[in-house]
Amino acid sequence: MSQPTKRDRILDAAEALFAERGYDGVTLRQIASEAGVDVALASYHFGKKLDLFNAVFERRAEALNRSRLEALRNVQRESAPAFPTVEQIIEAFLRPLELTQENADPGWRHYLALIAYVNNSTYWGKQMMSKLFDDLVQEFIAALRGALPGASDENLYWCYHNLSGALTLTFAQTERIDTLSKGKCLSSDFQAAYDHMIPFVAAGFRQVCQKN
Amino acid sequence: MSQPTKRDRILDAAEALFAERGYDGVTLRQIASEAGVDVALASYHFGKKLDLFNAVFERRAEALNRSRLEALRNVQRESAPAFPTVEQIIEAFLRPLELTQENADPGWRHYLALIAYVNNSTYWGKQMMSKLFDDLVQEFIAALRGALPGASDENLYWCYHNLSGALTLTFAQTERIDTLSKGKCLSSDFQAAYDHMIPFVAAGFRQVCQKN
DNA sequence: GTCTATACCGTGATAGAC
DNA sequence: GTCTATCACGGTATAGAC
Repeated sequence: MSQPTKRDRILDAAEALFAERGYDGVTLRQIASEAGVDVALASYHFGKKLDLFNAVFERRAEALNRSRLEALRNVQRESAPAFPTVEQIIEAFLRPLELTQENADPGWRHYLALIAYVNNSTYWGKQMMSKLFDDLVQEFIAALRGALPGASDENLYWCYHNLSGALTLTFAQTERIDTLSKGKCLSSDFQAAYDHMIPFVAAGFRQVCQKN
Repeated sequence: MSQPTKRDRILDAAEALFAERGYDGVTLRQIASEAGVDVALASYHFGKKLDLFNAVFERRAEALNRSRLEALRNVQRESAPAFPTVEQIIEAFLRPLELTQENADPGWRHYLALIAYVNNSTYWGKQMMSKLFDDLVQEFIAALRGALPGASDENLYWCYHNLSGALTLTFAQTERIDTLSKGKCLSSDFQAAYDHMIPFVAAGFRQVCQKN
């Protein structure tokens, strides 16, 4: 278990800072300072500021997609030859994210907050999210199509949109729910968030997609 | 129907630009240029950049809260002495936002995108959203408590959290769903978004809050 | 009171020297 | 890999025109 390289420290610092303040709210000097390296080293390793931003965003995407796809394949295998239920599919979409909580590495938390920033950004949202996550999302939509026979694409995609919004607001950990609920709910409690989100979203999908 | 004042043009330009690029992604010079005024005029009217940001965010909040509260009072009056249903309450929360679509003023659209930016921001989210919208949200939660007897606060607030996330992602109009659905859904189509969101969210509330 | 022109000075990203 | 220089751009203050 060796020290992370300077290159990794730059990525970690950039991840945390971009997640909190957004792309434009952070300077390369802040990132370098946080990482304990010289300003120019970021340029040396990653080129332009935008390239560093993309590198941060892409770093954990593959691992995230892999664990989610694996979770989906698992429930599909378990339920075969029948299709998995809506709950099982949503569960497979969300539960792998809990690893980010138990894991000692706080970088995952920052990464999820960064996804929240990007997903809800008029400017970044479309291109960055689609490029990294649409293939995986289509896998889950396909699975949901199996669990909800006769559902129209339009209904499925709007339902996924609702799921995506609820999920990424959770990622952002704004602590607004802490205030609103007078401490009864904590935005740091992903476990509670998912426990409530899974039945909520599953019921929503059923209601909208099983109108027949 | 006279021309808007320069002061209003600054607010309009700031609203549009902040919504698209966030607080740090916009310069006062861009705002002034977009508004067709001198840079210093923004400082003259609003003081610091942060004060302008707050002025933009607060400008339409009261009108928005008022129309939503009015819609809530209407369904409460219509259903009295019984409580309005979950659907009616969610409807009252969402439908007033459609005005922003029919309305010729594109500023409302930008304003909603700005709410999306703020609500999902780790940095801005808590304070700015709570200050302007928590009182209204508590009114709606109280109404939902009537429609869902026995629901715990914890369940109600997490359900509202899911609603809030789905709604603000819609506000952001990122066009991601356009790509994902291959054009079958359009993020500019608020009407379709709400048509799918209302039954989705209402079913979610019932599922989570009526477990008994 | 409303508005413009301009100046100030810190800070930013980036390139090039070492 | 690191240090330094460059040069444009940022927010903001001020002076004065209308």
